Amino acid sequence: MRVSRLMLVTLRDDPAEAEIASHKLLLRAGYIRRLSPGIYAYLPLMWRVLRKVAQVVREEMDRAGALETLLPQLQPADLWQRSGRWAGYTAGEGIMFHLEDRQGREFGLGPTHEEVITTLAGDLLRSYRQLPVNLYQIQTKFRDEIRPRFGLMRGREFIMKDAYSFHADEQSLQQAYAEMDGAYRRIFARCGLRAVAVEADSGAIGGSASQEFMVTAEAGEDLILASSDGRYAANQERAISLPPEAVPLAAGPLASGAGELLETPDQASIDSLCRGQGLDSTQVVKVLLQLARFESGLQQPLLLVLRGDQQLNTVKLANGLNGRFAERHGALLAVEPLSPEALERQGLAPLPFGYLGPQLSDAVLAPARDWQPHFLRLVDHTAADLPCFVCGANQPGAHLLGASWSGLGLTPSALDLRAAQPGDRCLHDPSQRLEASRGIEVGHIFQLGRKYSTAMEACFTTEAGSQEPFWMGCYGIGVSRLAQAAVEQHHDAHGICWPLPIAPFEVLVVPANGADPVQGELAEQLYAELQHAGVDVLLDDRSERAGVKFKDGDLLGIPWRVVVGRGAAAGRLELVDRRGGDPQDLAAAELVPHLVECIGRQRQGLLPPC
RNA sequence: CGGGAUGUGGCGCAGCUUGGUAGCGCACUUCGUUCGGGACGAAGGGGCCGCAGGUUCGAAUCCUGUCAUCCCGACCA
Repeated sequence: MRVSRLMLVTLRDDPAEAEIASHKLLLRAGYIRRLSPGIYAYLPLMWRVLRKVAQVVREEMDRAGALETLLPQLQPADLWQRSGRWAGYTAGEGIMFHLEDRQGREFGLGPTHEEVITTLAGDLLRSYRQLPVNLYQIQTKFRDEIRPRFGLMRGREFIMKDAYSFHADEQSLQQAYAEMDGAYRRIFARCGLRAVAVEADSGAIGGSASQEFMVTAEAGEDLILASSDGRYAANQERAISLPPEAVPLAAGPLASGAGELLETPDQASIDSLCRGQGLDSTQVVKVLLQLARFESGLQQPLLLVLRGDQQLNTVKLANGLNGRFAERHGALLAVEPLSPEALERQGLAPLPFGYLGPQLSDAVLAPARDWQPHFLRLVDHTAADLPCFVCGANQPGAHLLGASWSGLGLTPSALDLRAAQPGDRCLHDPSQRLEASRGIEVGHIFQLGRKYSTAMEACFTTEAGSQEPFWMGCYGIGVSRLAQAAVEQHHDAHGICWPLPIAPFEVLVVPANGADPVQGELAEQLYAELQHAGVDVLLDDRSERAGVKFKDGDLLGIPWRVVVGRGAAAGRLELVDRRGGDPQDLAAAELVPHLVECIGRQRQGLLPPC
């Protein structure tokens, strides 16, 4: 390809819409253009990158025995109703774009394809003899994100590889899951990305085990907690750890654990309470009131209890709620703090926020119009394990000192609600501490189990002749996100430095002075030779000054640059590695064999040599 | 959804306080000089100043409304 024919438009200034380096560079170098928030056109250069990423993905999926397919993006609502996800994905914080056709039938634009694929599998896979099967596709997904950002990182329309496997038993599923884990590691290595696998929450998709693949980068939206011995790494949403030891309460239990009233005016926060009373935050129990709304219309007030130094992990909370209510009340639509205004709308008396204790009576909810008239009380282990503590007295300006669970007449059943923090001790080895880093989630693999096959009644006949739902796995890679993550991980002050396997072109040939016929002819000759040698080569044939072509070349990030300049008359040229290092001076005849050898090696990405 | 900011040619911005129907840099077109790290000179094209009302003799500028985009937040009372 010639630059003069490439529709290349580069920008000198950073567009105001971009915040992170990769987003700015993709816009400036003419790879993408925004049409609407979270919706981007992939310009010809970007499309070449995306096709290369897709090809690596395709080769590794095929190698693992998966079958490529292409499923509809427009999906009928009743499929999603059958799996129970329609309401959760369209109402509330739902992320599915949906629409009606002229007959009034409802459709969603596919954010994912479990429903479609499970239906097909149920139709086509009748016997255990046909299993296992792993189907994948590479296509555009649609998600109405609350807040699209960072270019292709969190778009509303994006390219994804999604795969779904079907098995006769759990062991076969686990085997496929392990194979996908291996395939994913090869994919990211082949794309030249440093990626780490971390334990993850299964989120809205559901299922049991799941693992995310994170490209490490400062701009990442996810917080990774990992031990330095490399034996534990998890998304913070999922991470577990040992909490710091609590400082024993010097006063001990008072009034048989009912606690003594402590005057604490203007000490409505844990911070001010501890400062004012000389307490440690591990000696205090804090209470959060929230409201959970479910698909069935159930509005359940929550009374959450954590130790004062701990933070609520909303993902763990949502999982706990789904576990208790999903069966009878459908999907969890939202969890939000109970506001004074909301209390008023329900006709309830104001509550002393900042002075609440776990002994708060259900009686305060009795007059509620729409809410359940009792709290669901959830207590984190850190709070439940305290033998005695300080808590709110449920009246303004007062706390209870020396309270205990039995003394308050409570018998909490504890669960894990706390967010693990950097610096926490690890469960597998308490001498290890969790360290934080940031990552961009580029892949996620799940063992779904039989959730969808049961819901969609997708069954096969077993060897014994009975009907059973499939065991399923699903495996995603954000293709367009991966491409941008590569830029985030591989750039410098001058522009992009693509890993060669996914670069739009492998070599850029630049005649320094286009007006010099000797340089022009040699450049053309090398361009033709490299093409014949099977190299993806771009020739900068524009009548620009050398400086302009070099600047644009750096911005575009093509791994190798061949400069045909003053030495052309003597048959010499320069070979420059975009990632840095001194230019090599070569004879024209040496170039093609030399480059073909280098590029051949680099096409393996970061894969270890066999 | 809450908070903040911004909407002026393709991109980045000034002008708005103190109303008098638009300007700078980059990009684009033509000519000349230049030619190994975003050249210089000359000439040129392109904007109903987000949109809708209002105030005024007159609005990019003041007022009201509305839309859009970006950033922060949407767990800790």
